[in-house]
Amino acid sequence: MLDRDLLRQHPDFVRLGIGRKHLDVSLVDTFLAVDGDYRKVRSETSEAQAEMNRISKSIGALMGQGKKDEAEQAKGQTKELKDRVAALETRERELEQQLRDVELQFPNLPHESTPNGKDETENVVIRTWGEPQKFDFEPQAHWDIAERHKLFDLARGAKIAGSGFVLYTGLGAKLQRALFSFMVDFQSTQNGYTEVFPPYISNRASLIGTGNLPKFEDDLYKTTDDLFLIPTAEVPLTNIYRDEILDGADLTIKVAGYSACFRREAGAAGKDTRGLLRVHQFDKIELVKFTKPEDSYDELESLASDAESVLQALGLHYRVIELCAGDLGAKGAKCYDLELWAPGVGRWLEISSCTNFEAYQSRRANIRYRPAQGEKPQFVHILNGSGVAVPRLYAAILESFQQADGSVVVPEALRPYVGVERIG
RNA sequence: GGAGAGGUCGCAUAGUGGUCUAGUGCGCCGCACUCGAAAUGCGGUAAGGGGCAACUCUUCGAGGGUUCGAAUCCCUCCCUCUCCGCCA
Repeated sequence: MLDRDLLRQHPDFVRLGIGRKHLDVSLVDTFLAVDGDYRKVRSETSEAQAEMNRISKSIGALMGQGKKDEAEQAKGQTKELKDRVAALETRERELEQQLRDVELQFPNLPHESTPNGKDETENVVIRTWGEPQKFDFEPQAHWDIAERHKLFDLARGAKIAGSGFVLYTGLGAKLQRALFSFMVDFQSTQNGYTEVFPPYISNRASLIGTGNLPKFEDDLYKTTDDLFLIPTAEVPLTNIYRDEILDGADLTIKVAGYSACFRREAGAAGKDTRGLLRVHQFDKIELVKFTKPEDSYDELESLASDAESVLQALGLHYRVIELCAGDLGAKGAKCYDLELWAPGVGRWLEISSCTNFEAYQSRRANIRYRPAQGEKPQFVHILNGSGVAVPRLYAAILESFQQADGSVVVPEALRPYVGVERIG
């Protein structure tokens, strides 16, 4: 959602921004048309209501004075006005709903520092950390390593739930649990986030707040109660403060939470189907920040380095990509992707997106702060990033630390959690 | 799942059809008194929308209804609490 005043006063600026994302700019004209109608009807309604209130009040006064006849007479004269008010209110409600529908469809505008570009081929590599591992043998893909050591079982996962659901077993299950425990500990103790453990289910209001609804319902698992399994802890974490006014003195607020994530991956059939690269249920640590507008871009930089610090602690080779406007997606203003090198599959794997949404989500979720006592509430800026997603990290660890003898050395930071130095 | 009680402006409460433009207390802010503080007194203290403005509208958990008029009456839903049942 964008600022209404911005749309009214600077529609060309908005068109320019949406154009940079290569999205449909005609929304702006739709908005302006509906908004014009809405405001016209709104003031007509308001006037009619005021008139109605005056008459009602005077009837009340007459009744109080015992002038029953005059009161009855006044009642008789209200019918036409009452119908008019009802008609106007109905029309206003329709337009309000239309306006809301249009507003919810708006993408966010890219920040001025976000580079131009059409798609992922025009993203920019910002920095690279570490070196690709050297092997004096042919490194195996994680699914082969996992099979040898019975770390997870895709066939049985599919039998239990369906394809894309993973059954982790033995030391493989333990490694899975170790990874998210380690990362939650790391983010809360090293990087100063408040640990939270959220519900895995969210309602419509929460999903609208983050921007998953109304557009992306097909990507979500839905329960019979009109509740949804969360696609990411971003949803519950962001909605912690929905419809609240925060104290400016408390910002920046940083929360980190682990959750299972559920994605139907509608339309992704056939892509990355092997191993752990794309699954319907996975684990992820999510980092969310609520900031003052003036702080959000500094906080984006530190958010990215918070996500990176986990990878550094594990000794993995990764790079940071800045997304161009065309690849940014609808919600973001600026975004860094973290990609992990997986030597077995020979590819960079996206394991985190660190995004500044500015006030896009806070407008949808109505999350504000009061800069100082007596001042008007303003929308906070909201940022989030994975810190990080488990399955691709799991895959990269198996592939990066595999040995000639087929074993896998457990990174030192993980050993207290896994309990062994080596798998196999 | 069953029965009951509730949801009011930060908190606590009052309000069962008409100056409720929602009262009072606490908290908070300002002023006065004070060397200063406490106490006390006076004033202020929700959000959103429309309008250049004066002003006005909406919101008493949410939505609908009855009425000239709804915090108040009716219906549906959500949430909280108590008891019972079931249950990791």
